[in-house]
Amino acid sequence: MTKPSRPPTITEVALAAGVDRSSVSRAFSRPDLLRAETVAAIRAAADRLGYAPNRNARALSTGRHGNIALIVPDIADLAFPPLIRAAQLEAYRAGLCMFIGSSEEDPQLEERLVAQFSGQVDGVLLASPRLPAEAIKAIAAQKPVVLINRDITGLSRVLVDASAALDAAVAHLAELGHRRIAYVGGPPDSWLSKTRRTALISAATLHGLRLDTVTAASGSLYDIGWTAGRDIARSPATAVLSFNDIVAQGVIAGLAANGLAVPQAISVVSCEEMPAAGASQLTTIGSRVGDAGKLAVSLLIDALDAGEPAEARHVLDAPLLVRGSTGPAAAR
Amino acid sequence: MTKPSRPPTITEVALAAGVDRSSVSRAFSRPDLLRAETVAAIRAAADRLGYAPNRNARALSTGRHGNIALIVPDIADLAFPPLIRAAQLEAYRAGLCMFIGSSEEDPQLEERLVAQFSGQVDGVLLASPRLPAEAIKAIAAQKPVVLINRDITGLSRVLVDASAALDAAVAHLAELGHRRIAYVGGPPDSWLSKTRRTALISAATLHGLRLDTVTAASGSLYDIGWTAGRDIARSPATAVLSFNDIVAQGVIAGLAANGLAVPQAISVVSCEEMPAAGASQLTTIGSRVGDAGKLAVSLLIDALDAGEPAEARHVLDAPLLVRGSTGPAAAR
DNA sequence: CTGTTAGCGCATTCAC
DNA sequence: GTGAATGCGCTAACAG
Repeated sequence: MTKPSRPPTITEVALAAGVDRSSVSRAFSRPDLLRAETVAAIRAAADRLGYAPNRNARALSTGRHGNIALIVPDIADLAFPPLIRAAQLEAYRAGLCMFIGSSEEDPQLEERLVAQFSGQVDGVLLASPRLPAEAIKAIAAQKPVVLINRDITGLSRVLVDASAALDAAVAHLAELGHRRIAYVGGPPDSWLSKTRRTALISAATLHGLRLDTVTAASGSLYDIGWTAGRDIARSPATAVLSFNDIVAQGVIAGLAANGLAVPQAISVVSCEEMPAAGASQLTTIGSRVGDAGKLAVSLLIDALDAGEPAEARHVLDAPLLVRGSTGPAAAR
Repeated sequence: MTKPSRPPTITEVALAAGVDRSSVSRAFSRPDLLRAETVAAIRAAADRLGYAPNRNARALSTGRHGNIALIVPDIADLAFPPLIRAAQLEAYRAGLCMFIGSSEEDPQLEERLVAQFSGQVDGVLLASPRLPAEAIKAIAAQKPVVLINRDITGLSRVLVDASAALDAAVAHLAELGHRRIAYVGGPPDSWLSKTRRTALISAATLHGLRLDTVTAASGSLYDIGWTAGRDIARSPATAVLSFNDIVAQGVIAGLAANGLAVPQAISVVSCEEMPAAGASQLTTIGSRVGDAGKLAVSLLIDALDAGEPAEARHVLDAPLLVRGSTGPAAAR
């Protein structure tokens, strides 16, 4: 068993290759400044010794760390893992390492995480941040920040807009003959849920449908859905729009328990949060979280290259994905 | 708008407090070496200037980074976010920052991620690593490693053992009068799925039940479940054990589509992967991923403090959680 | 093109 | 107890 020997430094490589330390440095950071043969020789020596540049020392000298941070409100929320995954891949492509922080929906923790990371990252990605705008601007004044699903003027942000898709969903239901639909929201105080409801109301008005909002019981998302499903089964609604996939599963179960099959007796439209898991039978509104994550990272990288954080408001339109959970309105 | 002014350094604090730079350093790293008043004065000056020690410079000097890395095979897999969350919280408590890597199930990427991180972390957490044992041992020779759900002799590892719970599940079904049960596995080549099947076979034998393995169709986990559910509905089985929650949802839907309600007509036991999402009605085998993540971090921290990676094999027994999806065997 | 010099911010010997 | 000096590993002018 070899001892945990400290990794080789630039000095040892220089010695082995018979050049100066600075040449070794250049061979890795600016090889274009060296003769190709020199670079090759140095690289060979480095490989032989198992040398890799010490990112820390490099950061100390350049001020650039090659790291970024991504902070989400709750990593266990279904929406974020796909976002993180996509962001990760994009960061990896650029050779960046990514810190992840989960703020537990707590603004204070969020701020602490930023502080904890900030000494070792070049930029920060904030997904659905809970921090007040002022605090976020203060952070952005220190180093490049890209916001995801938070709209603050003056900052770089990427937003997923579901309003068009919600409108399309309502139109789709209207075409199928539905006249009365129900909306099952998520957690009572969810900004996202309220936003969707507002968009739905105008869409429903536009298409001449009646919209009932089913106020959520407490409990898990699944339970909220189940209870709502039961109530809806006893109502005149012939279609349901639900906050997310978990809620939708609950709704469907609640409907089934009361004798209503989807889509024969009643239609269900969900808001997708599990792209990979494959609640693949549901007509749903795509969330594009992956696209959002990827775009956010590339914007951050651009900002790092440019030196200046570029204000920009990128809007991603969510798509309506018509699948198997919607059908013609049934008589009730 | 203030310019993105570079954060204050130890030197400026020293100047402001009228002491030497080394005293400022000590005030933050070894305050016990200073007079209390001196520390207070320095701290005050530091606060006033908004000073915080530069973790990078500190790392360069001490060799300790205050960072750890956690690598998972696929962050979008339902099992990992709760694990990450728990690990995160534990790391945060110790003031550690956490890098996250998602290897996309690719051993090569996994190795690259480790290499990419290794210069700036004190230790590494590998969850269900896909790397060969030799490669992992090589990593562990460089710096402390803790394995999650991978059993390699000589290393520190935490394993969740579901065999007792699977046995309890079979016993539970036997008590309810079930005599013939079906197992719906996950992806065909899943090690986890095979392991569970093996454990189930012996449990079924022990309790005198007959076990049918439903070979999975291709497609998403949900679809696998749905197809299996349909097939099971036409079989004599009165209970189903499914690979995970997504599969279980599919199974239930597939059963329902063929006229079988859960738990009245048929019972379903799942293997939990969504602790938070609340497939809360399902009788399930808890995964304890959160506990595993938390424990793994604390083991890693111990190893860092001790200086030496401690070999240890920690086994967490998964619990059987009896909820609403199992009931007395119905006549078929 | 390549060697020389200095310094990034901090911890840590030594003296005092 | 506190100040002075040295080095962590690397990059970045500046020469040559």
